[in-house]
Amino acid sequence: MELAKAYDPKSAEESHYQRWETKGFFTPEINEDPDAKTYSIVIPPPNVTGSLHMGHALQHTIMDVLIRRKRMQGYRTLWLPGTDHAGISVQRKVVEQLKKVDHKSPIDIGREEFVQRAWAWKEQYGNAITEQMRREGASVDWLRHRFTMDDSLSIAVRNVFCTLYDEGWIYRGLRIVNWCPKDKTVLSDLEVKEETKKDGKLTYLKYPVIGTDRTVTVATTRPETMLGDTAVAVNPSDDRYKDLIGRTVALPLTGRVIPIIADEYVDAEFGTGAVKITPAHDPNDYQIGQRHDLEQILVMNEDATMNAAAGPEFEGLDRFVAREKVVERFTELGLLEKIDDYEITLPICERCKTIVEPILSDQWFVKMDEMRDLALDLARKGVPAFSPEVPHQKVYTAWLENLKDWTISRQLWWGHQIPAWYDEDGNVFVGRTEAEVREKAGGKELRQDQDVLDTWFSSGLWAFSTFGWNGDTTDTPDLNAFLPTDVLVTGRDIIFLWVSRMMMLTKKFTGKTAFDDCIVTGTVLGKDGKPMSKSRNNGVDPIEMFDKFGVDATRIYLASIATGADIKWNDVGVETYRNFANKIWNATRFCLMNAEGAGVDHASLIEHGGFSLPDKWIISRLNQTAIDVNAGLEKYEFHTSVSLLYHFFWDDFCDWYIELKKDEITAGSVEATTRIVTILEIALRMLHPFMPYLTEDLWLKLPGVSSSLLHAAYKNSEQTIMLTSFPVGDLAAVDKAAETEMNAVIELITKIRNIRAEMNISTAIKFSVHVAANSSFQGVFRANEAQILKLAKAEKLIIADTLDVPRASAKAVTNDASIAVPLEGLIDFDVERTRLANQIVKLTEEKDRLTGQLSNTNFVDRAPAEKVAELRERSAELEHQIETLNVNLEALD
RNA sequence: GCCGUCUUAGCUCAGUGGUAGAGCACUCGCUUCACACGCGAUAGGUCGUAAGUUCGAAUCUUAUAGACGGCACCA
Repeated sequence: MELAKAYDPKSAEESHYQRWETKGFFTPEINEDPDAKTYSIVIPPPNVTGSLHMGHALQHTIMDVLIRRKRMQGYRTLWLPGTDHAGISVQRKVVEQLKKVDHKSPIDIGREEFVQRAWAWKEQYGNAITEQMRREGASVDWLRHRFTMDDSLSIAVRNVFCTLYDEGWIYRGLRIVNWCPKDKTVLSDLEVKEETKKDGKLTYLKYPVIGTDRTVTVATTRPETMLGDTAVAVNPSDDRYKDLIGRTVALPLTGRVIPIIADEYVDAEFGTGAVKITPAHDPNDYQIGQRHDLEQILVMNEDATMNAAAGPEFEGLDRFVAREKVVERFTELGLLEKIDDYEITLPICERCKTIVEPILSDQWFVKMDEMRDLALDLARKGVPAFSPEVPHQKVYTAWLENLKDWTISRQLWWGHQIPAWYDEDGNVFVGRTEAEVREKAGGKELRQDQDVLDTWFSSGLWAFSTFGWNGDTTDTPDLNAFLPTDVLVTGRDIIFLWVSRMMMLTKKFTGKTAFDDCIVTGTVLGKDGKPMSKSRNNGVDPIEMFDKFGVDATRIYLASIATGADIKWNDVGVETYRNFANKIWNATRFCLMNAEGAGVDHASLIEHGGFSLPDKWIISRLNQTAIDVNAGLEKYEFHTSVSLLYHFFWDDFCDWYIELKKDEITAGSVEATTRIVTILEIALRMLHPFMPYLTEDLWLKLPGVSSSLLHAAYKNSEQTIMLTSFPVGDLAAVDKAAETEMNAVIELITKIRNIRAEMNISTAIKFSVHVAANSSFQGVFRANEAQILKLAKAEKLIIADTLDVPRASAKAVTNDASIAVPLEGLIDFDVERTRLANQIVKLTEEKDRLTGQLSNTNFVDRAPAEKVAELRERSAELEHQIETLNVNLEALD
């Protein structure tokens, strides 16, 4: 069989995925072993509004590597895919579409039609990301695809809500919440980010104190909120204001009279020491208001314009316009003391960047006391175990310890409508269905709560709702088989939003842990070192990378990033692995060009006494690599495994083994070719989780692949590398002696090549090489004479106890041998002197360091004896080499 | 304000107590019968700075500078 000269990723990508999927290779049911252990991962469901970005590609790669390896190890594996309904994001898309296409607003068409349109939008656009996942090669079980608003998952949401309500863990209440005036919904604390504004202002307003000629000055960054002030607070021990406590002020612009109160919250050192209190627009003021029984005056509408309570002069004005107007009016009244420049941090909406307004609002909350303890008890037992452990284990635990209640209602139409109904008197009835609630309400007229639940409420159930738990049904085969899931792979940004809530809710409703381990991936940054974003225009599209370098190259590059580390994107990294793919393609191509009569045969790797040194060495390297690759993956250190595979394939297999065996193979040795394709077959399996397309493509082309190569759990399946067993590596097959001997050969060849390069001798000129070594290495070199001559491009190898060469020779030393190449007429003595002198300098530096260390009695006394012996041996070796080089140098004169 | 992470070759990154590594770029040489997405050979770093612990520190401790992140506060 003759392969194309270069690997074409696209043709491999196009031919294999569909076959894998239609043959059912991704489903756990493919496993025929009734006693197989299970291994499961649920995907962090991407938003239906999303398209694939590098973060997904990274996480999906990690998950696929884990799943593919476990599948090859005979586990009954499930990687469950799905999507998230993404409340606000979809709502916004549909609103935009409605405006653009129909010039209508949601109110125009009403809730029912709006929701219908949202579903239509989801059907039309919501599958973009799943198609992209197929391209990625993700071995997810599409038959178990879930959407957070599927029927069963929605029933789960209602049941969880009702149970938590019945148990008093969910409550409705009037609180200061984060309000986004653009999205017109409340946000949880986690959805509010902050933005530092350097040109902020601190405005000092004077309020006249009634019954005196004094004023009290308060400072504020939001002057418009003074329209809702219901008190001025000072610290009770502040001498400046002691006599004012209990008096009242005439609140300008409102005609209202408000008290001056004393509260420990006020810091006398800050600002003027007097604070305006607006209980309806500030969380701290709200607290003070509660303590002093103050009126709460809401002065804004839901779009952050001022409402009637702000007074006719301000009603209808945007908050920022009102702010200017308040300042203007205070100036006119002579009550503006000053405006200072002040750096402030503003709360902004995570999605739309609008400045969030803290306002008093009636919302639904989850009480976090018991919920937190569920997660905290696990966290203290190290569940989930984060990778990397630092800093996540600590940060996660600390966050749980300081948890506040979770605002779960959202003023949206797209999502899970809250299963609560109100009668005309405002009494609340919570129930799983309207019928159930009607019964409770005794036939009163009811209206369902118009709000929906935070998207994270339903994603919090993802670890078990996806396996069929919905509250009505609480026992399913999948639930028993796959929960707890083995590992969750996700980004830092949703550890609190999602990871913590899955831990809590899964424990609460199933009694099980959601997952044992949690791999936290780093951030893939743009080429400018900043997070990728549309506004920065520094994004890199994974699909473009797939087209340019191939899916496999992109995957293994992503897997080569240290777990949890951020990385600046660079195409060169992917290109490196594109080249790697091509290298493997061509190595296979070479084997297949000479495969007449040969085929994969695992018996060919069992030593019967006929192995040459390169054979013993490559088998040793193969097994050691397998052991180390597995160890790396067990520790979730994907990058070390990638590096091991890269160097095994490129250095050991291609640069040395193929070159050493080339003569035998091209001469048509069936034995040699059988052995090399067998080694290749095993190595491809190790690589398969990282580079599924390339390895499948090549594996299927290898001669002699048969069902006997499939893992026992899949023995009735069709041929595919993805159902063979993942190599474990055999410590008994690791041959230290062979590695030492092979290293001596490699070093010898390298030194001879070095002489040729540095003496600038054309490869057309074949020279003789004299080698002096001890008898054991003499044997090694003799046994591999043909290979040494070929790779060093020499024509004769003279091996002896000592070197006996003319003065016009270039010389070198290795750990195990002295080398001389007679170069009569070709040698430049100055160059040779420099060469030798440089080598002497280098070795002497090392020797001096060791001598220093070994003459330090503290070191000799305290360091492990083994270490000291090692250094002594090395020192003697160096001394010998330096001596030889010096003799060689002197001989030149 | 509190907590944390990072700083290693020109670039992008590995490396957690025992002689500094990779890929790319650079230099030199190869149309060598798998691969120029290649082959061979070099060169390149006092591991941000300073002090400390240790026989020994890129690695542990402390301080400090810079970059970044999280949390809190924000009258």
